[in-house]
Amino acid sequence: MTSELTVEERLLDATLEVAADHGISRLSVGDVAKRAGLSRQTLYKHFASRDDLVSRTVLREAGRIVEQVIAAAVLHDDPVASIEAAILETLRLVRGHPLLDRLVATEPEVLLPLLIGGPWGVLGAIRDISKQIIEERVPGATGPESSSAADLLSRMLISYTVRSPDQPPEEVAHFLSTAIVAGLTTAPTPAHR
Amino acid sequence: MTSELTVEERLLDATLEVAADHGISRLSVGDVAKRAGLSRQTLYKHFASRDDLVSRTVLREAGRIVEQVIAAAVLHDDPVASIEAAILETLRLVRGHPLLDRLVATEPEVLLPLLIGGPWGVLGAIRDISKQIIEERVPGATGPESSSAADLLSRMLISYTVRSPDQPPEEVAHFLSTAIVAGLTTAPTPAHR
DNA sequence: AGTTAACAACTATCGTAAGTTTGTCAACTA
DNA sequence: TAGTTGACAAACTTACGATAGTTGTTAACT
Repeated sequence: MTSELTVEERLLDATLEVAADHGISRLSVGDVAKRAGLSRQTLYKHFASRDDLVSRTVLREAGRIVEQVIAAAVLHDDPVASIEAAILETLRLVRGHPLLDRLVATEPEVLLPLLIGGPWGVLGAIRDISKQIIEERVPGATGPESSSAADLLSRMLISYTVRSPDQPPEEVAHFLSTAIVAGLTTAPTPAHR
Repeated sequence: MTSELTVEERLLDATLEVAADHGISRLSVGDVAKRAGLSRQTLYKHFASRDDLVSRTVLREAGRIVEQVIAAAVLHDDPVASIEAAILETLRLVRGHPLLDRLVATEPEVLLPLLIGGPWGVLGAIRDISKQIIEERVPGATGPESSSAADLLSRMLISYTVRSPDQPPEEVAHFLSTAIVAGLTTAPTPAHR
């Protein structure tokens, strides 16, 4: 009877553990395979390269967080309450995250590209999902405005990830969600120029 | 007749030039003194250490930007227009900034601590000034709420500095200023728990 | 679908020597 | 007083060759 996890999941789990222990720049493919109880060559059947392994691990981790954030958001009907819950959940999940903490503290030069790097980076992914949540939850939020709102929300979440808020999370989450919703319902898109 | 600049100003100017050319980690105190046309020992009469020299250069540069941003903000009476102008001016000044561009591209591990490092970092400084601007310009903005708004504004400005917006600056500035002002006038501070 | 073995190319680490840079002296000059 | 040069130990960086480890690939095997 095989384990209940797929091989890829086991490898991604192992990558996460090794990265949290030794950092990303010191992570070796051999270490990851060993920790997963698989051979190096099996790993290369599933991942194109070391970089592929690392970025898919980071994206899966971001995806896991996003799933839980969405789960927290859909508990509420009121737009402000919903977005507020999403922000609070993000702050909760990110505080004390082993990989994230290590990267912020010791490998910012690795973290920054992963976060802000083009459309494949975490910022791009979170922005897309933020836009979805916003358009679902806030009545009347349309294209360009919900894009601006999603950009605002995703940048703030990344910012809190890199430097946690000084004020209590509840205050932060409440103000930000209020501002986003109020911005959406107020902003008379100016046909600027 | 001596130059019109003080010795400290000349040294800070020289530091900025050397940093833009060679980066901060490769910056030597000797190079800076040479470029300023002064001796290394004179430099040590004015700055306690290499770190002191660098962080005071960065803070002066941030201060210069802030000055121009405030000048742009005070041209408007309307709160939204005022904050919008401040954001636009920041985006304009930051685009193509020689030192900033170099740090984002090649020395993020040096830049991050300078930006987010405690109260003496750029984020802390910008937040204080944002709070001032907001309390001056937005009628009825009080303590905790204007703190939240200032935190939001300063984090977004830093975020745009590290990764410039994908949408047109006008759109970004308008939405953000609207959201901040709307958040301030809407948010019924909830006596949370 | 997984395994081990072997391989060239590349990258990292180590030790050590040589060279810079830092931060602090003291003595000197306009 | 505000600047200069020269000297100095401690710390840090660079260069370099030897060594070891890692990557990505291919091949034969269960």
